Amino acid sequence: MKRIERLSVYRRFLREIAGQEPSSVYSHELAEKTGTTPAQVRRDLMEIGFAGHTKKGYGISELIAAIGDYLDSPDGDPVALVGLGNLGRALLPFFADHHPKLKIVAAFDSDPRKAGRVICGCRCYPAAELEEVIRREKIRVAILTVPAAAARKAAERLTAAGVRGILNFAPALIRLPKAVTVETMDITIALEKIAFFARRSPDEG
Amino acid sequence: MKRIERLSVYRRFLREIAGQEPSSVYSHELAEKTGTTPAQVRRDLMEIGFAGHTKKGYGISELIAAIGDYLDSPDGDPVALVGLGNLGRALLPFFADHHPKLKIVAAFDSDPRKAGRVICGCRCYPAAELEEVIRREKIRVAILTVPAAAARKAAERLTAAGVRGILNFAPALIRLPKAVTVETMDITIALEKIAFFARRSPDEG
DNA sequence: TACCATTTGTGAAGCGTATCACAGAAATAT
DNA sequence: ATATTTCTGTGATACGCTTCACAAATGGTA
Repeated sequence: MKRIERLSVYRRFLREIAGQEPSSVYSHELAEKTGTTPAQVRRDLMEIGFAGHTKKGYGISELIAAIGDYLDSPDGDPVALVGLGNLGRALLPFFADHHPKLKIVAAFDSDPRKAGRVICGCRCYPAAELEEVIRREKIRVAILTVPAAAARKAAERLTAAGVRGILNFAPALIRLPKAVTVETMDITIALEKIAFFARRSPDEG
Repeated sequence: MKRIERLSVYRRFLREIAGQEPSSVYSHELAEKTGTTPAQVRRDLMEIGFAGHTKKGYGISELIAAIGDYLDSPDGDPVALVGLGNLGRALLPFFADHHPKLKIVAAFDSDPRKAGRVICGCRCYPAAELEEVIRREKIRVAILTVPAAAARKAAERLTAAGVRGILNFAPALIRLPKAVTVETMDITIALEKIAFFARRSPDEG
């Protein structure tokens, strides 16, 4: 659902302005800064049951808390990273500290030489220990950065071990029970789409 | 438009099976292998003006060609990569050879020590030469992998130099004239969304 | 006090996309 | 030759999300 993404975006902006004066924002300000419309903002906040004040807008710190209550697991979610190629290693620093609720607690790679190392504070395990570690750490969210040919099998192993959400960077279709959320970020397809629209765009003067 | 993405996915699968027998596919096969429905496939192919044959399906090589005619620039699109941090360097190998039509021909970084190097066959330039190189190479598509704080300015410079499509990896809102296509791949927001749905998913037995 | 300006909350309408469902066409079986 | 099956092409329908538009609320102003 798109609403979830917008709520994340709202929160990111709200955190930037938290602590400043004034202590509240109008729907039109939030919309302007996050690339949507005032009506959309009001509808989204209505949907999560957060009420504003006529003529004063929405309390910033309260709204940050409300979005957190809605989106986040109270204790945060441990995340696994599967595949320590170029892309996988590039993603580790993103979550090394930044995010308060999502933390990569385990990385896996089929190359046993990578096992035992600690990268960006994250312990690396051999692929064989995937199920054991996922279960032990109660990991339910994973990032998949393995080659396309290995993606399906890795996704199935993750699911069997208890993972319920996968962010997949491999250009491969992953079919899993619908109880598992799979979001594929396919860079090639995104670029092809962008090139398509860019080609149709009028030239500058 | 979602149709463009699906066409890319269709083509990827068709290329895998090209050359094998039989030389045509049914809409239900294509749907099955690409995660959509037969009616959707037929509608998409109808929309690009590609006709199949009753009881025989769609000719594979002809369909690959038709999707190419629809999606691709005839001579391919040169692509720029802006920002040679961890993520930027990880993306270079993706397009180093793989893709027949999209080729990263120039990379930029604000760190002048990276200039002059050639990574994965791609020449690196200092950020100061961005406009000049974009114009010279007639680049209209760019990948943005700079820090969030630098994303807006970089996007504006790219647009002013003639770029019409940007794949943005920075967690920042980029507001540009609507003639410019911007697709943001925000890893943090994708993960928050996945974690949200994972949390609501039923536990396994 | 009465009025005006502004902002929220939300039912209703609008829009774009996906799905349904069936006519038409072609291969196969009888 | 005729019936049957199975596939495409597409008008019509359904669905989900977004936007509209306005009542209700509230602070400011005369």
